[in-house]
This record gives sequence, C-alpha cells and structure tokens, in this order.
Amino acid sequence: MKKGQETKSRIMDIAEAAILAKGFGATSIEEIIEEAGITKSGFFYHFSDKNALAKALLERYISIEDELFDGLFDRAQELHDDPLHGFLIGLKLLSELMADLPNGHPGCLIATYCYNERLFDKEVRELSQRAMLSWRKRFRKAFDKIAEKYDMRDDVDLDHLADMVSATCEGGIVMTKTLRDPDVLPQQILMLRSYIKLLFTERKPN
Amino acid sequence: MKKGQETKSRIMDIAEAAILAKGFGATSIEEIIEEAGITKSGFFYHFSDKNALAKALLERYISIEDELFDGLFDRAQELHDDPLHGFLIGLKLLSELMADLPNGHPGCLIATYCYNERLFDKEVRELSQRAMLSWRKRFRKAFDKIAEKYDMRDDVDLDHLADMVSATCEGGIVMTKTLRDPDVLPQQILMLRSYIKLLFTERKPN
DNA sequence: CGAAAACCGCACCTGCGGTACAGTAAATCG
DNA sequence: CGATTTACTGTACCGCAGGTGCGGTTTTCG
Repeated sequence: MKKGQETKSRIMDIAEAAILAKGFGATSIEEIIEEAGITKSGFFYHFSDKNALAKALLERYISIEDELFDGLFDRAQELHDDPLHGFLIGLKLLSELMADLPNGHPGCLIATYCYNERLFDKEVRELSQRAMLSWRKRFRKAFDKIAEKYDMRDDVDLDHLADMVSATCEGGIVMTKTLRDPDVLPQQILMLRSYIKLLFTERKPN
Repeated sequence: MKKGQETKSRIMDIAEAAILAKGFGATSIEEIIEEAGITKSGFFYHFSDKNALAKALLERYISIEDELFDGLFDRAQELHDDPLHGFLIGLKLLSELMADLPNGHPGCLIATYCYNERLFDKEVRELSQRAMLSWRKRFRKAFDKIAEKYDMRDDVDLDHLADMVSATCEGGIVMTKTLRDPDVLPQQILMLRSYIKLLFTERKPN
C-alpha cells in the first residue's frame, strides 16, 4: 500500500524534471521508465496515459506552489506587523529563494502546459485556470489589507496588481530560461517589489 | 521564383497559427500540409525538417516583432517630444493594440520554443536568446534617454527595467492564454506603464 | 497463509517524422 | 519557342513513440 505511491512519485519526479527541461512533447515515456528502472507496463499501471501523468504532475505542482506561497508570505507577515512591509519582505524572500536555485528556476508547469495546450484535455486546462485565479485571489487579499491602510499614488485595479505577481513570475521564468541567466527572475521580482513600494504611500490625514 | 515563396509563406502562416494554438509537439506536419493543400514531398521541398520550419518561423516572427516595436515607439515619440511621455504613449498604444486582438494574443513563439527546448537545435535557441537581448538593448536605450532628464524615485538597474517590458509581455501572454481572458495582457502592460510613470520624476534643481 | 497490489514480458497496432527517389507540371529565361 | 530550373506529386519505406491487451510473476500487507 506504500511502495506503490513511492514508485508513482519517483516517476513523477523524473517526469517533471524532464518535462521542465525539454518540454512535454519531447519527453518520452520510454526515457522516464528507463530512468525509473521500471517497464512500460509498470508505468501504465500507475497512469492510464500521458495525460493522466500530466494531470497528476500539475495537481502536485499546484499544491506545492500553494504551500510555498503560504509559508513564505505568512512568515513574512510575522516578521513585520504592517501589511505593506510584510508583503515587501515576502517578495524579498521570494526573490532570494529564486536566486538560490543553482541553475535558475526550472520552469513553471502551468506555462509549459499553456504552451502545449491541445496535448491535454479540458480537465488539465481548467486546473491551470483555477490555479491562476486562486493566486489572483490570494494576492488580491494581501493588497486589500494594504489598501485599507495606505493611499495609492496611482489608481490601479487591485486585481490587476494581484495578477502582476503571477505575470512577473511567469515572465521572469521565460526570460531566465531563454537567456539562460538565473538572475533575471529574482531581478524581476525585485522590480515588482519596487513598484509596490512606490505605489503605496502613507495615508494623508484629511 | 515567386510561387515558391508564396507557398512557403502559406505553410508558415498555417504552421505558426497551429503551433501557437496547440504547441509545437502537437502540431503534425500532416495536418499542415492538408490545410495547405500540398503533399508531404512538397513540404520537405521547402523545409529540410521540422526544425528548419521552426527556425524560419522564429526568424520571421522576430523581424515582424522588431518592426512592430520600431513603428510603435517611433510614432509615439513623434506624438510627444519628451522621452518619458513618448514612452508612456508607446506603452498605451501597445496595450491598445493587444486589446484589439479579437481572441487575445495568440502567444509568443519565443516562449513556445523556450518551453519546448530540446525539440530544437542550438541555432534556434541562440536565435531566441539574441532576440531577447536585442529587446533589452532597445528598451534600455529608451530608458537611458529618460534617465538623462528625470530623477528616479527608486534606484533600479535600467537593464532590469528594460527586461521588465519583455517580462511583462511574456507573463501577460501566459496569463491571457491560461485564463482565456484577452484583457489580462493589455492590463499588465498598463501596470508596467503605471510603474514607469511613478518611477521617473521631475529633476529637482540642486 | 492468502489476497490484493505492484509490477514484468511480450506481442501488436497506429500515427508521425523523416528518407529516397522517380516522375511531372509550371514558371522563367535566353 | 525551347530548354532549364523550380516547384512540386506519388509511392514506398523505415524507425520510434504512444498506447492496448493480457497473461504471468513477485511483493507487500493484513
């Protein structure tokens, strides 16, 4: 009852690394099973087809990412009472985390799937969509708290600002991968931080 | 000497649309030739293999994108003498252009290739890299001009700021495609615009 | 010990990328 | 106009990957 899950997650580890490194289409089942030391039958015992593997990977990826964001920004808020400064610390921590990845961020599974759309079924696409919307909601909540206390120098929609966090990460990852420069993603996160720092300003007494 | 080029570019049109819609791996040569009304032999007469098609598509994509940026920001600068306000107008125009795309931005070929890495050879990857670097250079030049005249509220690296333009577009495209919401990309471009507006401020006399 | 769970082995089918090569229609140029 | 490229068509074939089917075997756990 346990060895099965172990093998399954080993397959998923190998598959995720391969898919992020060279794309979904370029990752063959054969090379996965070879590295995992199992047979084709063994693979299809765990996953009905390649799409099922993709879905399992995405679900795991999203939950790990959620936990990461939760932990990071929760810890940041503990370091500073103020919602704005807490969030800024969170972004700093995020940037440092990304900078510590030895070969740069390996890639975002959601973006991988987004650029391989029709290889997947409706379920996988809706999963991606829901994850993006949940991130919007998450950061929107943080910005709502900040906006309660601070004035804004520019009248921007807080949903768009929340999306900017995801967009910055996604854009930074694409650039980091394309340029083969691990620094770009952390830099871009700090640029976002700079914007948020400038955008919110002490409330003026009226 | 002309009909050949015509067929070739028709193949490329069909291929580009298909690749952006469903990824490179999911786009078969067979469906391309079917839609183009030619045979497999005809396809391989124009392109030695799938990688050659990818390379040709990328080259065309980059040059079109370059022309687009050139035209757009040149025109914007004509509308306003000031480098900052000219650039802000350029971003506004870019946002409007993206908003006018009926089904949202179809996707960036460079990002597509970045998430399908090993499907392509070194040449294609270097082409992507050079394009990204040229965009950095392009926007860096614009920001240099702005920085000559304006103070900055936050001391950020102008290369990172230049990269932010590309990153915003890439991130916005990923989000627009994932959420199936054409508005996200133009919104994110306007967020970038808001940042640049806040970042640069009238030079104080010393 | 016995029954699931977790595989292995093998055969086989399909579709796709790609090759090879001979033949042909159409455009172009002297 | 005639000859030569250019731009294809048609056919046959190869190898690989995804995927199916199913019978057999080992491992694990209650």
